[in-house]
Amino acid sequence: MFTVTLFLWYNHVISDGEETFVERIAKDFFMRDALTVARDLPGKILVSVTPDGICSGRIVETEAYMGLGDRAAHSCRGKTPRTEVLFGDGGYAYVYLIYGMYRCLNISANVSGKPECVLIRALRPLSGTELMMKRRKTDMLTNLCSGPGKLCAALGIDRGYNGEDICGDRLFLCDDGCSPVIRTAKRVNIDYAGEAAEYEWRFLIDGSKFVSVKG
DNA sequence: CAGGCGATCACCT
DNA sequence: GGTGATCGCCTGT
Repeated sequence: MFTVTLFLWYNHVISDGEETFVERIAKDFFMRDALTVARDLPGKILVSVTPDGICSGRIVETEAYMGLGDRAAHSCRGKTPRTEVLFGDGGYAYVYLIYGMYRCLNISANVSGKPECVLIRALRPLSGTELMMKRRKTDMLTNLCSGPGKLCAALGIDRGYNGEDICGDRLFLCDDGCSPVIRTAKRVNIDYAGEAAEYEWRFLIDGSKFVSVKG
C-alpha cells in the first residue's frame, strides 16, 4: 500500500521509505476559471491537519460550478449569506450542509466577483487512514473518501471550515508531479438545472477505484 | 414567518 | 433500484 508521511515544515513526503519532494499549491492556481481548476485538481494531494492528526488523499474526482450562468451553481442567483465566500477571490473553502446531515467541500475559483468553485468529490486515501477509518466507522479503503460527504467526514471538515484559506495551516494542497489521465462526465444530482445538467463538468482520474459514482 | 427542499449516504430489497 | 434521515437556507407570503 502507498503510504505517505507529510512533514509540514519541509515540503516533502516519504513514500514507502523513499523521499519525494512535493510543492505546496499557491493561491494563483485557484485564481483561474473553475473549469480549468477542476480539470487540473485530480492527481493533486489534499491535506487536513487537525488536533487528532494529519490526513491526506489524492484527489480523484471534481466538479466545476461556474457561477452566474450555471443553474446548478449555488451562486447562480446572486450573493446570499451562505454563498458569500464564492464571491471573493479563489483559494478559499466553501463548506455547506447538504441534506441536513452531510458537508461538502468546495474551493472557490477565479477572481473576486466571479463566484465560481470546484467541488471535491472523491479522494484516494494516502496518509492518516487509521484516523479516517475511525471517523468514518469503516475500514474499507475504497469507501473511505468516495463521495463529497464521505471525504469531509474522513478529513474532519465541518462548517467551521467555511471561508478557510485553502493554502493555510489546517487545509492545503500539494503537487507531487502526478499527472493522471483525466476523463469527463456529467455532474451528479443536479437534474433541476435544466440544460446545465448535460454539461460534462465533472473530472475523474480514468480507471480509479476511488471515485464516487461511475459515469 | 412558514414551507419546501437539497452538489448525499447507508441500508434495504 | 428505492427510500428515509435531517436541518439550514431560500423563497414567497
